[in-house]
Amino acid sequence: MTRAGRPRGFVEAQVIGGARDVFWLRGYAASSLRDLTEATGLLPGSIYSSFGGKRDLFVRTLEDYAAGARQAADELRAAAPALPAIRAFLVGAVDAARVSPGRGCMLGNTAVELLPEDDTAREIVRKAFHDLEDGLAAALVNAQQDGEIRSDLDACPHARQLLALVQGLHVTARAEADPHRLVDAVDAALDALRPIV
Amino acid sequence: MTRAGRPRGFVEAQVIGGARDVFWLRGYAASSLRDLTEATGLLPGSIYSSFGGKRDLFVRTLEDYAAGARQAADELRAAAPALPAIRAFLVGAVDAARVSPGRGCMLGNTAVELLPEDDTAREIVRKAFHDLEDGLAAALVNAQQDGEIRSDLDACPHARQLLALVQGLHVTARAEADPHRLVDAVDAALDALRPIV
DNA sequence: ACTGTTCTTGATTGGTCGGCCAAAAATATG
DNA sequence: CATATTTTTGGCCGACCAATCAAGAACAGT
Repeated sequence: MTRAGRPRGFVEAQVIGGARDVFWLRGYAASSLRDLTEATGLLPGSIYSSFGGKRDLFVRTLEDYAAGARQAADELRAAAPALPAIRAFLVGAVDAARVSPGRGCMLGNTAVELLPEDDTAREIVRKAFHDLEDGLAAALVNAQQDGEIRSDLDACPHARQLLALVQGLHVTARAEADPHRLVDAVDAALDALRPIV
Repeated sequence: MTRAGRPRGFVEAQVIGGARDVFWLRGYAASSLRDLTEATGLLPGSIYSSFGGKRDLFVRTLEDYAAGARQAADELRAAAPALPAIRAFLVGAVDAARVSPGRGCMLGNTAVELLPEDDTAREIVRKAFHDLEDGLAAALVNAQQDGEIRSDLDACPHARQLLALVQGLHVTARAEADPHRLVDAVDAALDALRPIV
């Protein structure tokens, strides 16, 4: 086996990361090849020959982001105590809007921008949402076992509620200047789950 | 004062409505002037001379949509009994995703697509979100007075929670095939507010 | 019928887009 | 060094975009 040829001048993970930040901030359609070349250091020809074009590069970055979401779900599942971890996950959406305005969650952004017509992206987002929902459900069960929340509640639908809540926080945070109001909303949602004293 | 001149060949409300449906479905950037001419019956020149261009037409449609949201908020405020009206408002997001896939809420869509850089749109969305939040808070107070939900909860942060929840439902519904799972999430959120028997 | 005004028409314009390609550059191997 | 292989380079292409504008059309008033 000959192993000849010019070596690649880039680290793939860095290119994916740079492109992901562009798509994350601007969305798919509004990200031009020029934006991508500036963010990755690659020229259009290299993007085309190495990844197959803008669309394929986007799918790669979305998969990269979804892998991060799965990791967050695993951390939720393993966290102890569970309730503070759930709260940190929700408040994280509010903090992200403050630290990095205009980005939100790339899964939700993709769902809003191009999910009716794009089956590939839909499947990635659907699976990532399910991973997060499962992680939240496991954390809720752990919290129930530790007496942090009411044990008479069904964990699965509440996990779906919290997933929708965190996606909604990413959306409303874009128009809400005061982060405290959103943290209050998080605490309201979690207080309603606590046992009555 | 002379009132001469060729009469307009369109009804403004119909044009706004047609353009709103295009922007609602595709978003701002992905809506081409061609889409708009087909949906409104106007040609590019008329759009330009009558509304000032794509951007101004979008702002008009967004204001139209925001007016509908304010009306929904008023109906929430006046509804009796209040809790079923709140539930219907939330379930409406799930039903909308089933009946009209890929549209979601135009306020949330706009927030996700272009709010960092667009102050005009941000203000419209921010105000509409506040209207909805106020309507939800009033409905929650009414529900508390009627004993439908716990009276020890603070209505305002819970209204913000429900606003984020409904926006999140619009997002997650785009990737979730089964509406029942989302209705269960709505009921989970509302059950947690009910008084303990 | 004539004039002034307003609206509509549809082609044009300048610009940007994603995709593509041929040549140059950079390596490993013989 | 010579060759084969792979990557990079940077400009080019047709397509589409929003915006514009000059000419035509449809009215009210005189």
